[in-house]
Amino acid sequence: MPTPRHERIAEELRRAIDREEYAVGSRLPTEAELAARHDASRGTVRQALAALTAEGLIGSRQGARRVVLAGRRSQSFAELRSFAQWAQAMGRTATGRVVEQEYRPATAEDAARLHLAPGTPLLNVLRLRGLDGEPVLIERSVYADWISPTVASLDPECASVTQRLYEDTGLVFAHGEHVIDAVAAGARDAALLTVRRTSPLLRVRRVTTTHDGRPVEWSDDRYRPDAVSFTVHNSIANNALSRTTAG
Amino acid sequence: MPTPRHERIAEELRRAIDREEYAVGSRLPTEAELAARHDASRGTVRQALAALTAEGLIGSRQGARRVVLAGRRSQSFAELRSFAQWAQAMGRTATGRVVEQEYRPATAEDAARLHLAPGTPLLNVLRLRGLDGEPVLIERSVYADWISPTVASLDPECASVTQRLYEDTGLVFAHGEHVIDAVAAGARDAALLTVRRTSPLLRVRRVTTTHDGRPVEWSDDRYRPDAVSFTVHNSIANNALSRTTAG
DNA sequence: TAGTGGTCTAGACCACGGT
DNA sequence: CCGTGGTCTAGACCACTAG
Repeated sequence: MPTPRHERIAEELRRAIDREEYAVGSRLPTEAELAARHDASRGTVRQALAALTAEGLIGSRQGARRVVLAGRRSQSFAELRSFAQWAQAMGRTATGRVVEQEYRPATAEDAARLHLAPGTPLLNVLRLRGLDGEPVLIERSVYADWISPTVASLDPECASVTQRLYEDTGLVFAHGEHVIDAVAAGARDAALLTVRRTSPLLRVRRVTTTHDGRPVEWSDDRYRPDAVSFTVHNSIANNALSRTTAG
Repeated sequence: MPTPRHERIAEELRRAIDREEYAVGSRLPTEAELAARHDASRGTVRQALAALTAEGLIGSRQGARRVVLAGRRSQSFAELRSFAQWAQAMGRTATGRVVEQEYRPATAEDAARLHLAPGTPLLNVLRLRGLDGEPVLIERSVYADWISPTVASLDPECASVTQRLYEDTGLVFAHGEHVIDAVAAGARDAALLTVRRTSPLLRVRRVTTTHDGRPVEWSDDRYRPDAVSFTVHNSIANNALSRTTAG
């Protein structure tokens, strides 16, 4: 069987919302009606609706019809994880190159984030990435020791490391944790991103793990805030975002 | 009936994960075992596990046992929406005051975000908020016309506007959309937050709506990035975060 | 191959919202 | 009050993982 029933129902609803067949602020059909229309049980329909709720597209309350909250489609995880795929989905062209690549002993921070012993030699990669030729992102990535050799052997011009690693080794980047804040551009950041020194940059420090939670890599990504921002939807019943105090 | 069964099961699991009864990287009991242990059906257990998955605490794949991904509890939506409640949950004291408050005609941006006609008089409020006396956040909020008078009548020292509005009018802040980027501190930002001018600030522009998607307020919030950051968990099957190009 | 999660059904009752 | 979503059950079959 190709796609599960609930996924096809969800996709059908997303498209209907996209083409404003259900406008923002309007009410969706009832679960019973959707079930009848798709010849599925109510449970299956609810699974589809739960997905749209998690994406922030619709909202619900007991007793009242579901309501359309937003019209824009959100991105797939694959697009979020891979700069190249994301750019393509936005209709832009991803450019980029490896600026620097070398093995360094794991710092205390590396060790903590990747669950490794300090001093373990790890591959550090500095990449500059751009959209349509305009530099927008500096990525400073550190790879776990068990994957470092594979990454080191990749073509420096490789557009999507994520995809290459999956094709070559079956490795899946399954989960991510992103910590978002802001920093001033240092001298090197400024030169690479063609902004003034001390310009504000949007920083995302992220750790990517396999299905079982084993860390694969972590990265300090700095975006030009005039080119890229992040969006989070949430609801009373659904919050993926949290706010943290420093230290 | 006080709390639903699935919610109690989820809360029990969260606590067990918190006290490391199930350590990060370890496997959870099977659905069948959890069902037997809580005398519930498998469907109910799956509902509880879906909540933890959405929170980024656990991960799952067909065929394999569920795995613990993170140990920290995430925040409740109430804590995310209200600065005061959030501070309290973190064990800090929220301070704050209204710096400026006046009616202004809706700008084009106000009109677009709140779905109102340009020129409508709207309450604009500038608040400075702090943790333990240290200023960390500047909030520039604009309230929809139908709620502006109520907000204007509140005590300027009111700790939680969200909570007051609920108590006084039954208004629920049910959904939010947050767009996150970075900006340089202007002269006024710098003075209020006691940082240097051009310091990087973490900016969150958010729109809050009622259950049916009607916008209540929107706000430009600027955080000192050394004091506050944002965290997002996501997975292949679950992404609340999206990346957007400016313009 | 056995264990486990993913999908799906066909019902039931309850709690809440709007008319 | 009726319509609707929220909760819950008991079972079935399939797809995938792991030993």
